[in-house]
Amino acid sequence: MTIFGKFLRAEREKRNWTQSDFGEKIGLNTSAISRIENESQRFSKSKLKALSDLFQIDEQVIKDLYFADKFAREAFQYNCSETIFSVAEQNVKYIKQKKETQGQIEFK
Amino acid sequence: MTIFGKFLRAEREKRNWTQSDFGEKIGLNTSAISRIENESQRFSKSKLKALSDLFQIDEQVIKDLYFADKFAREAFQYNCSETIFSVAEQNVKYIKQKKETQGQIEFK
DNA sequence: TTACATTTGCTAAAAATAAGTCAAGTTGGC
DNA sequence: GCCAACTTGACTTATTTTTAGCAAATGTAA
Repeated sequence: MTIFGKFLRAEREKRNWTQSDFGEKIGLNTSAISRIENESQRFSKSKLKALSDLFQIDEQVIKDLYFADKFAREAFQYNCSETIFSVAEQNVKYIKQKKETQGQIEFK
Repeated sequence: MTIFGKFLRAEREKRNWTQSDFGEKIGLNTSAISRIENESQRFSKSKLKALSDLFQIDEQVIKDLYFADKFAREAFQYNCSETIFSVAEQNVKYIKQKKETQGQIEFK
């Protein structure tokens, strides 16, 4: 399951941790953990590294799950149309390519 | 061009407005407009409706451009992998479907 | 050079995020 | 029934990020 909260819950349960075990390790109380697992609160971006250390899961994987979830929620909340993610993908390509050609000397 | 700043600039120029003309209409000064057009500042979400009225462009279109841009920038900034948007798309589907089945009476 | 347009450095103000508190529930064993 | 684990509501507070105005700098065209 790629939903971030479900992912967290699954990983926590794999390790047989209660929410308060997990909360202690990551620095949150049980209300927060519960809300995060149930997707009514977001996990904090600044704790992603700590999470990847704690779970021993590659940070890129964690980050991708986190942002895919964030974007999905936002797109849903604001009723974006279905094309939005392919447009976003194009935009990333554009930005990357722009970044690359930047810094090159421009001749007029 | 689907990049939001470029889109704004193009629409403004179509109408032969200076940044300060546009700024006056939408409630921002030229600094803000400049930064928004150059993508070093984001257009404010709360002004999207006003923008759609001003440009006479369907709000859905404006919103989609806005969020596609936002997501792309964020994905780029945090170096998300390329798969992220298809995962996000799946997640939206999941959320929608979950929302639908919610509220239905559950029999055990 | 003058005038208008645009960009940028600095910064206060505003907004978004993050997370705690505390109380009042549920849920699922045993 | 009891207990521990979990959920949820209704806040409040703290922190971080972002916005956008001002003024100064730069660009640009006549």
